[in-house]
Amino acid sequence: MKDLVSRCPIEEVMQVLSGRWPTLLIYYLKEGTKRFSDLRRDNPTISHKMLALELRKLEDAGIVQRAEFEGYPLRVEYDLTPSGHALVPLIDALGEWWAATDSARAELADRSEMADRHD
Amino acid sequence: MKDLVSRCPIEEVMQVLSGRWPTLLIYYLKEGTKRFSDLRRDNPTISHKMLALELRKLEDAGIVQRAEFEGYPLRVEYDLTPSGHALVPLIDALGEWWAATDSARAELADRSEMADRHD
DNA sequence: TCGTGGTTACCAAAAAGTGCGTAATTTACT
DNA sequence: AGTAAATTACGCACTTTTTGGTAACCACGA
Repeated sequence: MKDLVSRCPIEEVMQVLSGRWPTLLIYYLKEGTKRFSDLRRDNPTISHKMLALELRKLEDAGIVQRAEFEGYPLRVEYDLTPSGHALVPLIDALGEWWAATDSARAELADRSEMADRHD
Repeated sequence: MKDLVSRCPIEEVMQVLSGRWPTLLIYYLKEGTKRFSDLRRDNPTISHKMLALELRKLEDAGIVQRAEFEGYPLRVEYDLTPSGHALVPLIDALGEWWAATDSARAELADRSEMADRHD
């Protein structure tokens, strides 16, 4: 982790959760133990490199646990930590908030469409 | 808004809230009506371009309201919408979660320091 | 030779910073 | 009186920085 030093805890969480992947990965991991290749199958559009990077980030943030097993080919399993599990409902709440405010956004869009029209 | 078309509401919220500024701006706007220059003073490190861009994004997302007043120099006021206000406690919860999991991260850091040490 | 979980180097694309221009009115200076 | 400068909230073009993708390499065993 680089410099996760900011005064505000919110800045710090957002530093971890920002981007396409963190919440998605948390979502797939919520289903249970996953391996690297499982997660790639779950989300085919993430690159090999990004998956490794994002998993590290989540691990450093204490959201994901990594378990390495001896043997070849090497087997590695990923799981949410207890903190990670506690985070899930909070992310859910954001999703629900977004869904609930859908109608408000629809109105906004309608208004701007009307404003755009000049025939 | 470009293509905020994804199957999952969580992906969509994160698209709006990702990055340094959205949550910060929401935080300052929570204090009440702010003007462009107020927000720049609140957060001196944001560039005027980014501030304008981010405010638009939040406006399109229905989180922020923009009110333009005639006259020169032009005056513009920004406020949270009702949806925006509803979002605040959810963001707070993330911050609290992060603060609460601080000790867990501290332990992780300790362990990795021990692992790094090879004297 | 393939599969596993990475890391690294290289490159293209996207994000973000800088500085200039703009509007009409007030204030400040000469 | 006449002129210059400042004010506010941006938009635009240009440059720099940061991200993210691709592909190659590694280890070993079946």
